[in-house]
Amino acid sequence: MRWSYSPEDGPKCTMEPFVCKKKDKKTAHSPVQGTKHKIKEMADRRSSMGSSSDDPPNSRLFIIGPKTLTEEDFRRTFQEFGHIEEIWVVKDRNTGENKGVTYIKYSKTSAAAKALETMNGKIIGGGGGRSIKVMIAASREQGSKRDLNEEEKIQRLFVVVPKSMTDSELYDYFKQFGDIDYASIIKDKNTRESKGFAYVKYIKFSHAATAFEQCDRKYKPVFAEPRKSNVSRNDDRSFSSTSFDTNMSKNALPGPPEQFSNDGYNKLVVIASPSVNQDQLWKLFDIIPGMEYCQLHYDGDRVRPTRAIAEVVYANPQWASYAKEKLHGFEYPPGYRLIVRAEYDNMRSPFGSKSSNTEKQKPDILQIAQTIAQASNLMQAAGLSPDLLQQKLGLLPAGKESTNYCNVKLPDPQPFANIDEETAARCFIVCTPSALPNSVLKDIFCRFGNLIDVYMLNNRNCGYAKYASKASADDAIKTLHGAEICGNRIKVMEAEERPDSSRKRQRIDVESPF
DNA sequence: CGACGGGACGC
DNA sequence: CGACGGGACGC
Repeated sequence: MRWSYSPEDGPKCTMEPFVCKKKDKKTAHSPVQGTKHKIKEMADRRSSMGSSSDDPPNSRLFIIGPKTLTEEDFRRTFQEFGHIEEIWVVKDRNTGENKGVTYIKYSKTSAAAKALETMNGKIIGGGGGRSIKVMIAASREQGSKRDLNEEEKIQRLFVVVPKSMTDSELYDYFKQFGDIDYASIIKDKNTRESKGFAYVKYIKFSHAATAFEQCDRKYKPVFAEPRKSNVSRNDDRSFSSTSFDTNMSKNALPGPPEQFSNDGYNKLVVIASPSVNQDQLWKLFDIIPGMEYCQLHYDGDRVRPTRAIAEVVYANPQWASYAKEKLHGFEYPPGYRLIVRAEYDNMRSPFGSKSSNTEKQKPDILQIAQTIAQASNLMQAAGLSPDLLQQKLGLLPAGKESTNYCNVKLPDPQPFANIDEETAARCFIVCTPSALPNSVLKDIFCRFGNLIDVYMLNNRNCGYAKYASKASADDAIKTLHGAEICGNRIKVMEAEERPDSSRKRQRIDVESPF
């Protein structure tokens, strides 16, 4: 079963008028100016494929019905759902006999959707009392063969989302268009970071169609291709504690390790619920870059261990410190907080010899047994809801802000801007020697409030942070410019305006003074 | 000095 | 049961 966000709070619809950029389909008209009357051209809009093409997608219906039905029968009953480009009642080429098959091409997908949902199975005048069957027409290339999971094709959208967007934010935005089955952001299997794409599946085709047409164009919606495997047998195969991903892309790591400083540590000791296994802990700590090693053993009885203890080693002290800050106290599994402390390989704790074993309460057996029982269910949820984790990673309690992965004092984490707010200001970011992962960028740049999105350009050490408030962007620049984060120096400046194609060609004076 | 992203779902 | 024609760029 795929994880999907389920809502817990009431509806908060913020319907914003969005800037409607024109679709850049291949049917684009040449920008001829001077046409005063472009009234009826919309009705005539035809690409070279004619109106039988599937543009926009899923806007053509395929109808099976009584052979007695005429084009007018269909027009009468189908025109109320939206503008019809063409009705074609298929007739035998030779005999001229009605074959009982009709295509209706709408201008809009949503019209086809409403027509389908309303008219499928209905009896219409002239049909002699027998009902019609209404489907979405397959493409001409595809012919008459139909997919097994056809509904996925018309209920599910594939969208581009900001890297900072979470599943719940995605859900909250897209629920304004209708009832959502699930809203799910695609994430890197190892790092759990958003890949910047998502699936949104609706209960009804018409709701998917509305979202497809009316959502902010920045989401670049398309109807998703159905998944390849039609048989989705969902065994919950238990995690194997020995199956590690050996192909983890360490090349995505930010930069070479800093010079190891003697008063740092790069090893952590983690105490966790005995229901945690090594694979799970590995994946959790591998969210923070630079993890090199994670070895877990159990304390106490082999059959009924009292706790799990792990050593986790990072490539450099900065990441180890970051991991400690972010994961100490984190509930994993829910109901059981991780204890993460530094292990000084070479003696010398900056805090002195603070053997604080006393305050780390050893939970009693009974408590643990209960925890295990609950955790077995919750664990999977925790493992499958990385966004929750990501949120927590960015939003740990303000009390623990020693932030020794960062050399400047940072404000507390702030909530992100609403996803549909306009960008008011952008920062240009340069990281040297190398880029920071997105989870860190989010954590750092959200602290000035009103952050819309932050990302690095592909395979480069520079990127942008978008804010919904100029003041927030200015604050970020003031605080972060020149700071060192996890061993990387960052520069944060006001971004220059993007070379915008919509802008009128700038006339640059190239005239030579000579 | 560096400058404008990104497209497919664990099996 | 039930899957693909006809038209072909102006007042």
